[in-house]
Amino acid sequence: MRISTKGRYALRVLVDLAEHQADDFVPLKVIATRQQISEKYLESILKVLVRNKILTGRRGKGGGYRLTKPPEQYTVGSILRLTEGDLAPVACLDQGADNCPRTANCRTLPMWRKLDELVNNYLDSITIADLMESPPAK
Amino acid sequence: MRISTKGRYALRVLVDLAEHQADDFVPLKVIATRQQISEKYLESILKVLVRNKILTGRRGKGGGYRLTKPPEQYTVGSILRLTEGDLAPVACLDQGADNCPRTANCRTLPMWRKLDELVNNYLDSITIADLMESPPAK
DNA sequence: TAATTAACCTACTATCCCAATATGTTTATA
DNA sequence: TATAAACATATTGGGATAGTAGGTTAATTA
Repeated sequence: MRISTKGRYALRVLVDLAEHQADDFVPLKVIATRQQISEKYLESILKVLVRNKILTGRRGKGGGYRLTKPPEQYTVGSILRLTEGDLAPVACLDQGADNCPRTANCRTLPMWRKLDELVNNYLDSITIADLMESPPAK
Repeated sequence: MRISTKGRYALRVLVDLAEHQADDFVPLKVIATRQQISEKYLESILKVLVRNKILTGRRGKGGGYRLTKPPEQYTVGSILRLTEGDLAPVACLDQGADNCPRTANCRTLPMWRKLDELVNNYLDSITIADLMESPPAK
């Protein structure tokens, strides 16, 4: 991490869908307009979410997207790890990172690990339902 | 943030200099060799640290770099904010970010703010002296 | 069954940032 | 005065981000 538009948009879409669960399937066009996000770009993001069973897509007239689970069952962390690939604060901690020869006596690595843990724990403690309840800042 | 080599290298150099305080001025070449970092690239990083009075540079034969303060007076956070420019987890929180019109009722902004606070507080709680004492991971 | 709607799929592009390199200039010491 | 070393400026290659563009498949509904 740093969280890019991909992750930020994904979260906003999930909150949007959660707030419109009554509408059954919501078309991409509607979400994009409501959230002011480019349709085509959003499409590429939702594709990932569908592939990972976060959303279901229904084709054809009357189709659109829908959550597969209730909002409180999605953690922010799990969504971001999907769209961002990795939340590690340094390259050294990326999955499949070639562990450098200095790992054994690196003075800073323990700190990065703790930071990584801190961030992930925080983001895993928040659900989409929490974001819905989040009071608008004044 | 995500922390790039710039910030990671800067921290490693400061720890290195802290561990060799007795040597007075340490030439770039020596640090670069010891830390296995490209000389020229490291130079550009140290320039920032000198400009911000983190280090003093002395020119000419017998010159090099030296800490301006004892190691326990540098927080990791302050160093990273210098070299990385900003530690904000999302662009929305960057300094001088054009605050988007949805700020007022953005469902996710409060979360990003808390995350930002969490990260900065953690990194500000660690000093270069702490990193020196950090036991090598086995 | 034909028109329409909307998801799905593949490929391409402009821009920015990271990480580094290259070349030179100034300053101090021995 | 030769040498060592910081300081300065410009350029480059690569990869990721943030999108565009155009076409294909599937489900409604008139």
